[in-house]
Amino acid sequence: MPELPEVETIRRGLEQVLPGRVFASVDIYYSGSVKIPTAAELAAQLPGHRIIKTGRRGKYLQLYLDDQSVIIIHLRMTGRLIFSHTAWEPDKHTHIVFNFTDGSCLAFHDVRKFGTIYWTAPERLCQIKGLACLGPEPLEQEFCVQYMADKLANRKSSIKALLLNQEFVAGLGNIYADEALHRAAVRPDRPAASLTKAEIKALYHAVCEVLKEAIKWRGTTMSDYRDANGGSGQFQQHLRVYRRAGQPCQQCGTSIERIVVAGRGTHFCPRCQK
DNA sequence: AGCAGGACCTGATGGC
DNA sequence: TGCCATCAGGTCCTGC
Repeated sequence: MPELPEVETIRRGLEQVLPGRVFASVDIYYSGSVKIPTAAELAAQLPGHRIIKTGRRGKYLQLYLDDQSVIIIHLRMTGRLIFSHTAWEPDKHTHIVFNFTDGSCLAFHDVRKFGTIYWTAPERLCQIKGLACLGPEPLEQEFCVQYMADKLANRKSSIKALLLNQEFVAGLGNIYADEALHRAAVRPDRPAASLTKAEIKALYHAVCEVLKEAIKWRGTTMSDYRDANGGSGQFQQHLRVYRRAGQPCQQCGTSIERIVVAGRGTHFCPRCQK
């Protein structure tokens, strides 16, 4: 599932190939992927526009165009963006293909059809609720130990639920929430307000470290995720708890457990994580 | 207000 | 073998 490291890896791949390219046409195979404007309006009005640069905010990918407008793409669970120097042969899960004037294209492919595409002027980005309400980027200054301490105070929800809340911090999903909690030695079902100052500090560093390492390894491929060139990530080889239920904790040998927290499959070491 | 749970989707998996 | 039920997960929406 594309979380921050996966989306950042895709963005870096697209940054190598998209800036300067001009849209020639848009093929729509599933119009439901386009939320703003309509798919038909996108196809009618996008041709002629040039891509200036790429960006990312949380799990949202951004393509900035020459008229200041921006295309926002959220891949949700199974979405893929694949760049091709030649025409794309669509399959049953290809929903949108952006064709460029030089014959290259960008294909949006999504087995579960949850992924979403928006195209709007910057002053209207507030229409996209998830983006408008997004919390700080975890690898930027605004996200720090003091910010976490302030947000955790008096919170009755579990610490895992808070890590998954995009208004608290942008870009964490189920994999990296579990991995960060293991590295910080904190049980995922602990009430957020119960964490000590030392645990908050450990969790802050764990979140930053796990994201940086995952970006270094080009993300985690469990099944669907691919980068902009169709390549897999490698961080799945470095996961310590996610989907490792029944296997020994690499730190203490205790069997990793799986429980449900905040409605999500949650993996942790019952001995290391207090 | 703040949180839990369902809906949205489809493919993979497991039980009988 | 085949069929059905269940599960996976990010975000929006509803309801408590």
